[in-house]
Amino acid sequence: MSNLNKLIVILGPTASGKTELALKLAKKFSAKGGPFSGRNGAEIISADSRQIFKDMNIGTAKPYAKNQKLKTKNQNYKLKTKKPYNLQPTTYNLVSGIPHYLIDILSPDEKFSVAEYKELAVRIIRDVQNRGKVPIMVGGAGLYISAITDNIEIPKVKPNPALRKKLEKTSPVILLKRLKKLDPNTFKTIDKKNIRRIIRALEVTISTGIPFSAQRAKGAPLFDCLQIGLSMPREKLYKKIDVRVEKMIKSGLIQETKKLAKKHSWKLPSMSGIGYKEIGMYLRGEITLKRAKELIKFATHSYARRQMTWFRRDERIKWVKMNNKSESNRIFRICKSFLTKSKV
RNA sequence: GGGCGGAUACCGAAGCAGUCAAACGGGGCAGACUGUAAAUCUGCUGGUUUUUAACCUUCGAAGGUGCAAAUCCUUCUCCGCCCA
Repeated sequence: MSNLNKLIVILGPTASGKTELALKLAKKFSAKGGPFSGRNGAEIISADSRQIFKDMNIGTAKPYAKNQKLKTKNQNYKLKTKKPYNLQPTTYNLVSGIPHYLIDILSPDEKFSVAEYKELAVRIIRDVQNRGKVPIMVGGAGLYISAITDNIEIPKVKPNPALRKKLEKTSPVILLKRLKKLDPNTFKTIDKKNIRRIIRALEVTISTGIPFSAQRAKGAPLFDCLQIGLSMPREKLYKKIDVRVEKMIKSGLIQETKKLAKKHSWKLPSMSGIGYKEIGMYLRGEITLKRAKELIKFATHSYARRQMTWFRRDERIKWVKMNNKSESNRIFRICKSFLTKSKV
């Protein structure tokens, strides 16, 4: 029992059906005469590093491809950060009317990070809770979810592009030597071949004077979380992924990518996402469309595997096998009993 | 019917007598992950065991040469191209 406010988290590998399930749950919570006295409805907070971006709809499998802003008046977040985030909830489903947050808040040429995600998500979750509604976090970005469920305290050192550029030009051997001297603890555990990580560790250590290893901490829990993981036999998941890729192409991924490419550089992190990257190669004439589709499928399989590796180590996750459509009822019951446990 | 070329592990592909259980790539499997995370990075991928090592079974099939063959010879099967 916890005296913290409750948060439901729906997670799982890509294409496991998170979006659809979350919407179903939210609708049930929002149904009139619902089982929750004092609560009235649920709202969805996305934990997806790519759906964050506007104009990337088909490739990121956003809830629905047709944007439709939900008209609400009570959302008025004023962030201390300088970036003009649009935190208005979005709904892609006219019928459901369930607000979705942290989708479409940035233009693809803007940078984003876990630290920012955490700040925004916590703020929104608290707001949803304060209004007496059930927050449902949905997504597959393990680090983003962990930032909330584990209250990861990310070193407050902003990316320093100039320093990074300089370090990128330095030989890895020298980088490692420097790290060994400045932060022997990180040196011991860090992946010696992952230059990107080494550079970040150095960036934090150099700019604060405090070793990176001394700055990675987990704070006290922020919420009482119920994490539900959607699982599926590997083969079946891969088939679903493959079918979805074909669907994306048919519903206009190529056109969407073309439009993005006109406005944005391929070097942007947002443009490195699965689907866009491969269609980019096709548009530049480097590979055939057939090959591009194949590459997207393989990359997505691999991504799903990485997600599973991440999630597997978290023993708090309650795994539900997504074998048939009645699962949503079962999950709803699990959520219900979690929510009706009163606070201590 | 005749002449070439090819058949290598899940797939593609190197190797063309010894240092070959066989490079490399893809796939697959496993793992890491604290401000780029759909990113970035690592390991394994014929079998068994006492797993930084040993043994067994593999390079279309069957025979052969040789101390030794995926590598050379013979026949056969299949595939591709060319001539009839």
